[in-house]
Formats: sequence, C-alpha cells, structure tokens
Amino acid sequence: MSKLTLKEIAAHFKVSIATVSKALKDSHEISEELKVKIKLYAKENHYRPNKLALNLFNKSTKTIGVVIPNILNYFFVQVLYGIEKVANEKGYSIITCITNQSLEKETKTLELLGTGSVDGVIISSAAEESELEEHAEHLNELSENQIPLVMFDRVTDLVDCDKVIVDDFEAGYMATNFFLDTGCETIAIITPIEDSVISRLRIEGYKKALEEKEMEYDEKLVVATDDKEDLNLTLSLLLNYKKIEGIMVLDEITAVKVMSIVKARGYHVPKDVSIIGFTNGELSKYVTPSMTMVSQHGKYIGETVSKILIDRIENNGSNKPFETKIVKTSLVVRDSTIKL
Amino acid sequence: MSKLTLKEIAAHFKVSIATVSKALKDSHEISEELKVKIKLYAKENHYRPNKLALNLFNKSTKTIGVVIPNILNYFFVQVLYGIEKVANEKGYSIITCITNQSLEKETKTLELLGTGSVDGVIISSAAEESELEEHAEHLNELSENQIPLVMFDRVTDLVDCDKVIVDDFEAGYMATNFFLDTGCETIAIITPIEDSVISRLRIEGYKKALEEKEMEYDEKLVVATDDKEDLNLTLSLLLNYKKIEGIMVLDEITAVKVMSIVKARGYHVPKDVSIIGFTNGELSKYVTPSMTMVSQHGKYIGETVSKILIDRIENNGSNKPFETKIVKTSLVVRDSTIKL
DNA sequence: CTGTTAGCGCGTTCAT
DNA sequence: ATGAACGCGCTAACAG
Repeated sequence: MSKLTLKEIAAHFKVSIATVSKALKDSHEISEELKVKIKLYAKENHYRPNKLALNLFNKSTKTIGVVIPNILNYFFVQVLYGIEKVANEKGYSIITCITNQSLEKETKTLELLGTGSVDGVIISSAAEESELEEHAEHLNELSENQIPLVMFDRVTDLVDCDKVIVDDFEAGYMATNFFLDTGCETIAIITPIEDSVISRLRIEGYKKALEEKEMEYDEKLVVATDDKEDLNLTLSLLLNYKKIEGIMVLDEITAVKVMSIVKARGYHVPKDVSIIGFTNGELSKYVTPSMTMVSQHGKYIGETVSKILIDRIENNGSNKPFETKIVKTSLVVRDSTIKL
Repeated sequence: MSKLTLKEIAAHFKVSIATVSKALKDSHEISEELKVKIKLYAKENHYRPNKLALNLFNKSTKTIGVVIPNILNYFFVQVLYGIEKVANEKGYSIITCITNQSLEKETKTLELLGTGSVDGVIISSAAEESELEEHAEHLNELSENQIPLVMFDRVTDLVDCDKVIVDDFEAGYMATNFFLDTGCETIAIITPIEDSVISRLRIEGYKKALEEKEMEYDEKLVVATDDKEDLNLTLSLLLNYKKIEGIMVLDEITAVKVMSIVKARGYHVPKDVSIIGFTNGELSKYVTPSMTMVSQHGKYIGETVSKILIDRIENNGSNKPFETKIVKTSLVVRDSTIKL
C-alpha cells in the first residue's frame, strides 16, 4: 500500500496520466462520469499529490527557514512562535535551525538552506560584531540565489536585506532614566553578551541618559560576564567598588541570578539596590521580588519578520527597497525597582 | 545571476548534461582536463545541485517533521532541542509544527507532512484521551504512506508505532512517597491537564503509594484547573477543606503560581506546606524557595526519539517490531520540600 | 472529451 | 571519454 501516484491510477482506469490529473482538478474538459469514478478511487485509496514533484514544478516549497542561535532562550522561542503563527496562517511551514552560537554551523545551515529547500530565510545571526566581516559573505550568497532574507535582532550593515530590530539604544536610555527618576544614581550594567551590537547600543543609551543629566560615565560600572565566569566574583568586585543603587542586566537569566546573589549578600531589593533586567520572559515574573524588565515583544517581532519575508517571497516582482523596522521596547515595571 | 543548473553549465562548455553531472562527481569516465575545467567553473559560479530535484529523485528530503502542542512550554522546547541536536548530527533538518493544542490543526499538519515533505514524523499529540478514538486515524495514515512515526509524551495505544514515554506512574508514585517520607501525610494534587493519560498515570502512582501505606484516597484532594479558572479560588477551597501538608502540581508554571499563592496566604513553604512540581524547567530553580521538581529529562527524550526515528527511516528494510521506551524521571530536590 | 508532448533539474544506465 | 534516453511525479500547452 505504498504511495499512490497518478500513473498508477491512470493504469487502473487505462487512461492517460494527464486525464487523471485533470479529473482530480475537476477540469471541465473531462466527462462527469469519468471524473466521478476517478475521484472516488483517489479518495478511497488516499491519493495525495506528491509534494516533492510539485515543489520541483513550482520552484517553491512553501517553507521558510528560521535560523536562531539558541532555542533554549525564551526570547527566541517567542520570536519563533510569532513567526510560526503568521507563517502558518499564510500556508507556510517552518524549518528551524539552531546554530548554538556557532558561526560554522550557521554557515553550513545557510548553505543547506540556499539550495532550494526553502522559499525564504529568517535569521538572527550568531556572529558577533568582530566576526561579521568575513561572515557576511555567506549571508549575501542567499540573495544571489534569489532567496529572500530577513534579519532580526542581531543584524549587520554588511548585508543588504529587510531587518527588524529592537530599539536597543532607546531601551538602554529608558531604563537608565527610570533608575534616575526613582533616585538611583550609581547605576551598573552587567552584560553577558559583550561583543554584540545590541549590548553596545544599550550601553550607549545609558551613556546618553547620564550625559543629559550631566553625570559622569564610569566604565568600571560596566562589566561583562560569560557563562563560564563567576558571577559571584564579578558582583563582589562591583559592589565593593562603590555603593551601587541600580543594576541593569542585559539578559533575563543573568538578571535573575544577579538578583539572587545580591539578595544573598544581604542587600534589599529594591530598597538598597534596584534591578532592571532585559528581555522579559517567563522567569522574571515569578521570582521574588518580581523583576522590572525591558520587554522586547518577541512574539511581535516574530510576526513582523514573518510578514515581511512572506511579502517579499510573494511579491518579488515589486522590488521595493529594503526596510529596517524598529520595534520599540517597553518597560514592564514590577517590584525590583523603587516605585515612581 | 539566478540559480545555475547543470543544463546551463553544459551549454557553456557545449557538452551534454550527463557529462557535467559526472564530471562534478569526479567520475573516472571523464577526462581529467574536462573535469578540472567544469569543476572550476562550477565552483566559481557557486553551483549547487537543486535540492528539490534531488529530493524527487531520491524520494527523500533528509527532513523530519516535529509536531508539538505548544512551543512556549519549556518541556517541549527541551525535547525539540534534543531532537534537533541528534537530527543535525545525522544530517537531517527539522520542520517544526505547533498545534496550539488544536486537534484540527494537528490533523491538517499531519496531512501536510504526509505528502512527502518529510522522511519521518515525531509527534506529541494534542489530542486528549477522550478525543483519541476518532483521531487516531490521522496518525495511522502516516504509516500507510510509508512514513515512519514516533510518538512521545502523549501517546495512544490506538496507533502502532515507536514511542518514547515518561514513566508518569512511577513519577507520581515517587513524588508521593517523598512527601510521605518527609512527614507530609495530607497530599493534594493540582492538575492543569486533567483529561490526559499523563495526568491519570501520575494520579494512579499517587494512589498506589497511598495504598501501600494503607492510607485513604480522598478524591476531594485531587483538583483540576485550567488557565481560565481562578487558581486562587481553587486553592482557597482546597486549603480550607483540610490541613494540607503537601501539594503536587502537575505542571511547572502552575506549580510556581500555586506556591506564590500559598505563600501569599501566609503559609510557610516548606514548613507548613511542601510543594513538588512536575516538569523541571527554568522557572523552578529561581523562585523562592527554589522548588523540588520531577524532572522529565526533556532533552534526553528528544535525543532518544530522534535516534529511533532516524534509525527507522534509514533501516526501513529491517522491519523490527515497534518499541516503547520508557524514560525514568528523577526528583530534583530543592527547597520547597522538607529535608529528608 | 481525451491523449501526446514537453519540461521542472538531476542521476543513471546503456550505447556510441 | 562522451552523450542519448529514460525516469522521478506532476502540470500545462497543444493536439486530436
């Protein structure tokens, strides 16, 4: 009972393949009688047109590739959710590729995807700023292959395509001002994603806010960590350096960890130290105290990216210029900061 | 600079398509000279064999479909991560489909996937127990189409295929015994997934543990909730009904919420009430107190499922009988329960 | 009304 | 050493 093909059912009725094809599509140029017979037979035997053949014929797969650095990160899951939602509504499937921050894997993945298996690609590149130059080439190859590309979150100027980004500058600016408005003057930043554009922009927003208040920027207050490093130690140094009143943590999970450590050291949050985290996800809502977060609207970003890509796929004729959409963040105020 | 095909490069050298094809595969029956020329030209112009054509030819896509009810659930993300990891190592891509618990969407998705776009399917069905009878048909259709299916987590006897399940009975049994061993005798269960096999099995494990200690089973202690219902009210009724010493919550996020409500009502966790949650994810580690959880090893499940499926895809000849693998859970003991 | 032909892009005999 | 011919499964333009 393997897959039924047009050929087989044509043989069964001793008619031509084309006739069967037309009959199944209810073409008016086939006799009612034959149509009914063929359709019935097809239905009874669960005939399904072979997608692979159709893909080849249509040069389209109704599939879009999504390349993300890490699926265990809630932000990306939210984006993925948004992408899938819109894509599904428009009849597209999603093939998900995870790069685990590996540039090599990303390159391989892109090669795979560039071969015709997808109609378009959405990517948040794993590449850090310093690596981008040599890397952009692989991204650009997609466009050469006529397959539309949309980048989000982590983008680069070296690739010319549609982009959806978060207003990270504004976010850093806004968060800093919130601190200042609630009386926190000595504000530290902890960034687990140091070499990224994102991180840089947020820090610039922070600087701008300070500048406007004519406050000194102290680079010792901006510290990087990575997973391997001891956050405990990092915080020790920071807290002993100065009396910190606010900490801005550029990542949800690190934010939660930071708060836990700060609390363990006997500081009261938010009375002694206020904390604002980035990327509002599941964690921050449920910790104690619940954390004030910068929300990036992951789902919305996903939906937007998806819409733009599908539009690009389907209206390739109209070669309108590439757009870069900036999605505003918002501050979800909870209990890890002093009330306004 | 659209896609380069064999045909085009054949034309360029005024040789036949077959020759080019062979040259690119380094066939010994092509002259060295020509091979070098062709290969160079192909490389320079970024020739990539069209995957769609290859798929059609090979009747294989090196792609597997993954159907899950909800991607915002960390357990499924973990599984997905495991699946992707193994699949990727073996050269397969993943197409992710989210059903949002909708049976209808699941059915549609399966139809789509059954048409040749994937070599195999992994699914955790959205169907609840009561719906399964009419539903199984759609799952079975896959096997008729020769496409291997592996079910995980939420499975059904009505479909004959490989399965990977969590030992939910054992998990319920173990958790209950942990309560009993730490002196909690009145144990309630809160289940947000009432009509599922999973839920039922866990509750049966609970019953068995009680029986062994010759304790009475009180069905009033087992309460269902869903997202719409007011958890607050549910807990009110429960806590007023009897002096509850342990609560088993069959879901991570609900567990966190339950703990938060219990704490807000002035109970001390774990001194007054111990809580064990199910499905160890990101949340439980960071709440206060950190929660004791039943871990389901999502990533491991994903890896296992993936291995089984790919094995089935690649060794279809050996029609070995379907297996059902049971993955043991383990109790991650943290601070929401009394120390042993 | 039905069938023939051609072609999507590629791989594989089998001739030459 | 090279190429013609066929097939994968399907659609579409064109004949009959």
